[in-house]
Amino acid sequence: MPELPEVEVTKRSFAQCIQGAVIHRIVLGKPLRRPLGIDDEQLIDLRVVGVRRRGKYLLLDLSEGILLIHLGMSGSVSFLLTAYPDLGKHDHFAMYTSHGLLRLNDPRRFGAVVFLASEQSPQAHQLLAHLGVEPLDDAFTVEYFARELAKKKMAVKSVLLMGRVVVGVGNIYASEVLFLAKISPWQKACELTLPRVQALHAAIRSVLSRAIEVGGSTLRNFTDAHGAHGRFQQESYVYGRAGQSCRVCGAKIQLLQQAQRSTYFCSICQVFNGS
DNA sequence: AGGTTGACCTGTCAGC
DNA sequence: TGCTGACAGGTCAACC
Repeated sequence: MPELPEVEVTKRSFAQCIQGAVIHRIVLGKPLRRPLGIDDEQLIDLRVVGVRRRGKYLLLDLSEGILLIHLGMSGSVSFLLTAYPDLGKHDHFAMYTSHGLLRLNDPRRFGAVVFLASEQSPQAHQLLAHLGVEPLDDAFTVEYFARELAKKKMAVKSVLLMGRVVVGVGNIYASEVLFLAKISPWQKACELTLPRVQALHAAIRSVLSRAIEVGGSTLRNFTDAHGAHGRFQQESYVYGRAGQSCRVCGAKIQLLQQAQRSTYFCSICQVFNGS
């Protein structure tokens, strides 16, 4: 679930609460797919000086180093003021601080919590260096987007999911933005005309902004750090609506596998380099 | 080198 | 009710 909007919503929901907090204790649950990369004792007494987001990563700036959190497929972060609540079966990382408890709940354990000595460390380089531009930053221009798409022979949906051109668009929002831009998911990226690139650029910005505004998408269990659900899925045009009527033309929304991922689309509204 | 595939885990749900 | 199999939002190493 967690794509850019969910990670951004999560960040906003606890960034203020944890600002300035001193780490008192770390409790690790089952191992996640990546090691923490530091003895957890070494985090104690470090201070959280800020929270940022890069793509789908949450970055906690510490007085020394950075704690990177990824929510994987099923992760959510919660921040509790309660002193010592019981940890659940799927709480695999818990950080008790002077301001409250930050914990990562992740049933499928595709998530990660990794300590980075700095943004220049080899580990940081491996995880962050290849990421594309932030879709809501000024650097994400139509010119840049058109130039990068022209280099890719893959289906445009795969390019979006790759995150090397633009970050943060996952499977839900890829389907949504392609619908809004009236582009077939199977259209080769390099063959998109400039008007289609412009439409896609605009769709990415508007869909992600809107999703952040309404608290992200809650398909199964996503909540922000205080347990609030997202509402974007209620507004979705195609994702999760296979067999239902297209909100624009009334045709049935299709569901097909593309590169082993579900792709929802309207075969009437979404065309190959249409006008 | 660019592009594709399978693996990583567990929960949920449909079908029998 | 209980079992089995298919499927799920993301990455990334290994392979064509």
